[in-house]
Amino acid sequence: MRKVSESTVRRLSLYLRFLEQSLVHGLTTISSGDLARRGGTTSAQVRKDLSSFGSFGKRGLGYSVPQLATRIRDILGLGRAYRVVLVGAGKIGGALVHYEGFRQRGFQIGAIYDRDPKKVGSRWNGVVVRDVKRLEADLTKEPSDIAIVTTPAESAQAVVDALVAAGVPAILNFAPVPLDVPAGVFLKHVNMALELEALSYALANR
Amino acid sequence: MRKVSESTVRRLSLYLRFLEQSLVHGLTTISSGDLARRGGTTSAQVRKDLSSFGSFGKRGLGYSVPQLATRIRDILGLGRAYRVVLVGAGKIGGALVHYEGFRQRGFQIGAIYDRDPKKVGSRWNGVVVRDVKRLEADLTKEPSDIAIVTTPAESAQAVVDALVAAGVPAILNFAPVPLDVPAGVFLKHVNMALELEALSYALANR
DNA sequence: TTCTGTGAATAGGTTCACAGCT
DNA sequence: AGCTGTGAACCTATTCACAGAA
Repeated sequence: MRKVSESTVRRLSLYLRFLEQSLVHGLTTISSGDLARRGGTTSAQVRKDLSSFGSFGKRGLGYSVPQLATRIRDILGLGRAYRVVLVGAGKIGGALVHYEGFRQRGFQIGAIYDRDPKKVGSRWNGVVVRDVKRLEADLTKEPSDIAIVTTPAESAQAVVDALVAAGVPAILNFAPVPLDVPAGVFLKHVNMALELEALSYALANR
Repeated sequence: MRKVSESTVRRLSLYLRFLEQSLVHGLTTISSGDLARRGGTTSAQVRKDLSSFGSFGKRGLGYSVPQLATRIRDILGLGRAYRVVLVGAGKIGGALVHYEGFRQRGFQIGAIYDRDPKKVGSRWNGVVVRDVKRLEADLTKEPSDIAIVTTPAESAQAVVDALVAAGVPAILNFAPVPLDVPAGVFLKHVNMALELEALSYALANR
C-alpha cells in the first residue's frame, strides 16, 4: 500500500456513502464514472484513489457495489466500533450526541464530560454527564479510541493534555483554537467560523 | 493580486485570530516565524501567503500587528457584516444560532426557517423561527449573503435550489449529502462524520 | 544582524492517455 | 466496445535559499 493523501481518504468516505445508497437501490455494479459524478470528481481520480489499495474492479464492467463497499469500509477502519468520549456538554456537544450519523458508522459516544456541576449527573441521549475531573481516571479504566472536544477555547488545551496523558490516540476538536499534541496523536479540527470566512473571502473577491 | 488557494485563505483566517490575540496582549510587531508557530506552518509559508496580496512587512522587523490584522480582515472581506439565514432548526442549527464566534466576526443570523409547524413561531436566541415555505418570498424582500443549511439530507437539495433561485450567492452545508449548485454560487460543506472517518483511517493504518 | 519578499527547486496531487482485460 | 489500472505529463502548493531593506 502506497502513501495516501488526506484528500484521497475524504473521497473514499464519499464513495462509500454513494456505494451504500446504491446498495439500497439494488445496484450490483458501478463504474468509476458513476462514483465520480456523485463524489464531485473525475473517473480517473476515482480509479487512482482506489488503485492505491489494490485492483478491485473488472475491466469493461466496473466495480461490484457490495465488494467495493466492504473494501472501503475496511480501508477506512470502519469494520469495527469505536468508543468515543465527548468533552464539553454545551450546545455543540449536545448536537453531536444526538447526531445519528456517528452511531450509524460505529462511533459510539460512551461518556460525556463537563466542568459545570449543574450539568454533571444529567442524561444526554441516555448517557450520564460526568465531572471532567474524572476524565483521566475513567479513561484508564475504559480506554477510548477517539475524543471529541467541544469545550470553550480556554479549556481546550488542558482537556487535550489530559486526553493525551490518558492515552487517547485520536482527537476531533471543535474549539476555535489551535492545539498542541505530541507526534503519534491524530488531531483534526472542525472550525465553522473558518468555513464562513472562506465564503466571505469568495464573496469579497468574486 | 495573483490567484490564491483555498489553503492560503484558511491560513489567513488563522493568522488573523492570532493577530487579534496578540493585539489584546499589547504586541505591536510580529514576525512570520511567530505567525507560523501558531498557525502550524512555516515562516516561508506565511510570507508566501501574505505576498500574494502585497508587501506588508518591514525587513529586519516583521509586521505591524494592527496593520496586518486590518489588512487580512480586508482581504477576507470581514470589514462588513453579513446577513445569514439558517435553514433547519434542529440540534445543529440550534448550536450554530447560539455560537458567539459567528456574530463576533460579523455573521449575523437574521432569519431561521424550519418545516416543522411545532417549531415555527418559537424564538431562538431572539430570532423567530419561520415556515420554510416563506423562504423564497422572504429572501426577495430581505436578500441574504450567506445561507447555512442544517436540514436532514433528504431536504437539503430542495432547500438549496430555493436558496439559489432566490439569489443567495454563498451556502454553508451541514447536511451529509453532496449538493449541486450552478456555477457562480459558492458552496462549502462541513461533514463531521467525514472527519471522524479520517481519524478512523489514521487509527487503522498507524 | 534580523527578518522580509521572492525566484528557483522540490514535492505532491490531478489529469491524460492508452495498454490490457472482460 | 466498455471500463479498469497505471505510467507519464501536467499543474499546483510548499520549501529552500538568498538578495535586499531596516
